[in-house]
Amino acid sequence: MDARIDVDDMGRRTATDACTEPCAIERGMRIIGGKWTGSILWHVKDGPVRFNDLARMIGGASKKMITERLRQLEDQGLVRREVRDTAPITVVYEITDFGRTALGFLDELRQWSESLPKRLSSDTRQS
Amino acid sequence: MDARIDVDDMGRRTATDACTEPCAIERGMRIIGGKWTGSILWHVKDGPVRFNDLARMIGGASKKMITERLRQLEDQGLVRREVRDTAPITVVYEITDFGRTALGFLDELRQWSESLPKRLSSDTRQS
DNA sequence: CAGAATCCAACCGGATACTG
DNA sequence: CAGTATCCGGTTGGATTCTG
Repeated sequence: MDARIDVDDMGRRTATDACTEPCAIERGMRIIGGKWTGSILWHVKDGPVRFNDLARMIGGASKKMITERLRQLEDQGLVRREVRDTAPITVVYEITDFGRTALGFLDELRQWSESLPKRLSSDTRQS
Repeated sequence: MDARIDVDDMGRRTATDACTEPCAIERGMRIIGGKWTGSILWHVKDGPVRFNDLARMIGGASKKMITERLRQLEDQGLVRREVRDTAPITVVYEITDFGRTALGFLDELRQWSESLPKRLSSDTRQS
């Protein structure tokens, strides 16, 4: 638990102590919630994918972003990078076993997202 | 499906078509993946919470952020705002039924996040 | 092919002060 | 209490160009 939570006599929940650190949800989001991060992990889950193909799959993200996020995912051990000595060289990315532990969450998110009216996704205005 | 994916004779997956729109995972993240958004939704899931209590629970987020994110969640129908005519007035926030549909993957995220070595969460450098 | 480097405008978000 | 308003430095991330 992050904070001590009480319920007052009106049935409201009150905090008598604050989270000193971001809670688990927030910490998780910082890892997997970055722009494009989830998508990238998702698209390397079924086998090795080459850099440019990945970039095309993600479509909308610049190569700069793809690279940045991939490095992060690599540093965190969620994705593995492999250079193949062809000509010209090819580089493939693949999810690690550790990365797979995040797929449950991502798949639930995907399902949830697909069940949504498209309106919510792109544009939030309603007035 | 967002793109047509093929598998070449080397076993690599290639994209012959690009996502024109962000894929479902990305769209979902845009809704629930914003800074503090997940945390906020999570903390209003068990009943009405007053604004300042919420701010204390989230600890680390400024009131400005809390307000902004709450408005977004409201606009999207994930959270309901209720003004109570006390003196001084109190305002409580509570998750909606629609908001509850997001709790499944948020809980998975939480579990995943809690299973992580703390090192990953805060700091990613390793050299 | 798979990036790295550079530039830079736009946005984000914390701090602070103020309000009904 | 529950915000709003303003300031403003830092980060983000797209566009573009270059490289081995």
